[in-house]
Amino acid sequence: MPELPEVETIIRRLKGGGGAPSVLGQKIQTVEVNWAKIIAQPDASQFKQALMDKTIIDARRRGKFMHFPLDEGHLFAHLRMSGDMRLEKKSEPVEPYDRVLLNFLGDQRMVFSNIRKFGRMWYTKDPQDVIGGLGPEPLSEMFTPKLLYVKLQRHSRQIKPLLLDQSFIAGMGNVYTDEALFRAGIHPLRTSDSLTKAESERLHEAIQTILREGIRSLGASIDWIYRGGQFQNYFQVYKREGSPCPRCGTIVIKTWVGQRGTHFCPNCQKI
DNA sequence: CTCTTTGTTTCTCG
DNA sequence: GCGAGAAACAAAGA
Repeated sequence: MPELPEVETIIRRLKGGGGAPSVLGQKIQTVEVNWAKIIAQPDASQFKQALMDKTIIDARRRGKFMHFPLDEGHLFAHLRMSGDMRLEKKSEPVEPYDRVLLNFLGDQRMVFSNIRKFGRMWYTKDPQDVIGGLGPEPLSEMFTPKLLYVKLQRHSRQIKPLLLDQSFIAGMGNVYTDEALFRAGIHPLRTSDSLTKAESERLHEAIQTILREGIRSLGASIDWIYRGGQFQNYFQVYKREGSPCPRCGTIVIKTWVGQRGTHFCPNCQKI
C-alpha cells in the first residue's frame, strides 16, 4: 500500500529540512530486532553485527524501496503493506508495531514500524542484490513517452498487471495504477501492445501526474496502513465503487484483475 | 472461523 | 519462452 509517493515522502522527512533532524551522518551504535523475519538478508544476528558502527551517508528511494548507502555497504527497507520509518529521540516510547530500531550515537534513533510484519530489511555490499531487477523510475528523465511506448509494445499483457510489475516500471501499486489508468482513459484489461501511440502518451502523462500529485499531497492515508498524507481526498476511482465518476457521472465499478481489486469507470475506460 | 487486504514469488497450464 | 491465472505467503482486523 505504501507506493512511490508514500515512500518518497518518508525519505524526504528522514533527510530533515527546516531544521528537523536528519539521518544523514548518523552513526549506528546498536540495533534491536523485535521480529526476526523482518530481516531478509543476511540473518538477524549478522544484520545487527554488520550495521554496528556504520554511518548513514545518504537516504534515497528506488521504486518502493528505501535505500541508505552506508560508509560500508547498503541498508535497504521495504514496507510492503503497511508501516513507516521514523526518526525520533531515543526517549520516545517504543510502539507495539516497532519491529527494528537503529540506535544512533547521540540522542536519535530510526524505527521501522510495520503492523503486518510483511516489511523487509536488507544489508548488502552490492545494491544490485536488492534493486537490480527493477524497471525504470517513472519520474526520472530516462522514462520518456517513447520508452514507455516501446516497452508496452514488447509485451502482450493486460495493462494493469504489467504496470504493477516492478521489473516493468518501479513504484506503481494498486492505488496509483487504478488512478493513472482512469486519468488516461484506458481500460485495465487492455492488452499492452494494443495501445496506440496517443494512448501510450496519455498513460505516460497520467502516471507522472498522478505520482507527482501523490507526492505533493504527502501520499495517501488509508486506514491504519499509512498515515500523514492527503491524497486519499483526491481519489477519482480507487475505493469509489458505487459512486459517480467525477468526469461523466457513470457509476464506478470494482472488479478483479490479476487477483487484485480494480476500480474503473466503464464509460471513460472502454475495452 | 472466514474473509479481505497488497506486494511479491512461485507454480502450472496452454 | 511467454502470459494468464492461481496459489502461496507474509499477519492482522473486522
